[in-house]
Amino acid sequence: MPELPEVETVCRGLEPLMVGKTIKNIILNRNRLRNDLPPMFKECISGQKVYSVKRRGKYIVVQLADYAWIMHLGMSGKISNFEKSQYINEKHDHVVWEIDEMVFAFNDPRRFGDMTVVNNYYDYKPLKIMGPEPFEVTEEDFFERLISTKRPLKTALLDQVIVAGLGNIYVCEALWQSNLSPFKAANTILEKQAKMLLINIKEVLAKAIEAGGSSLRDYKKVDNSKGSFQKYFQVYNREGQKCLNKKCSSNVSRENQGGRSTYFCPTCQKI
DNA sequence: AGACGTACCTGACCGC
DNA sequence: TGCGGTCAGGTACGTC
Repeated sequence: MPELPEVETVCRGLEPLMVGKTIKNIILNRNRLRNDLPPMFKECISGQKVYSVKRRGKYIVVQLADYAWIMHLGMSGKISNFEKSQYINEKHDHVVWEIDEMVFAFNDPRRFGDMTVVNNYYDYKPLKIMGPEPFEVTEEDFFERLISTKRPLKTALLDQVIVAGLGNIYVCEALWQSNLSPFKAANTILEKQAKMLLINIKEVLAKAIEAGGSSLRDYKKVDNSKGSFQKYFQVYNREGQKCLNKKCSSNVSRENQGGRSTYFCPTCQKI
């Protein structure tokens, strides 16, 4: 799922429901997702007051009084909120917690998600090595980061160490918007192209956040409603359909890149 | 350094 | 209806 806009939407949904409250109870229906949960996971979280719910890249960081509770939604994760009387345990509800009369369920069919608890969130390796947020990185830094690698632009942008939060959908969208080939070596990008690319990345992410993210299969918001940005895809999932650039008569192509589908217009996005 | 394959999982969909 | 193949918003390995 869940790229930056979806994770941001989840955090915004959780924040008003969790901040300032105390986690009453946490139930583990299994003791591992992608990785094992740490041994004292349950004890660390239950009874803790929530200070903040924030996003970093595609991670959700719940700051508790004594610990940081870190979650990743993987490919198919979602978090849903219920009134206690309405909650029915569903298949793949792996971790469930209660606050007042509310129940929150972390549901993840594929179990590519992750959850852990640490003393300090900034000591958690994936966050420690993560690149800057797209909304915070400067044009100069973004350009420097891109020209530091010979990998294709698509691969470089998916690398969370180069820049945080981008995934397959929004990279395809931003590259199309920028008339840049996903196969172009990142170190050959011009400064003005990098500048435009960053502007387009921020624009596509901002619009997606405004739409509550993209709901394809599993992803839903905390209130169980769907995001709507999938209606505005320009290239993603549009193989064989007309390129939406009005001056272009080509169709959208799909090619495999690093084991993932890359959607692009072969005419508008030449190397 | 980086390309590439593999692994972790379930479920939806398609063609036969 | 069933079966096998393919694909899916991600990340972390190992090997060459």
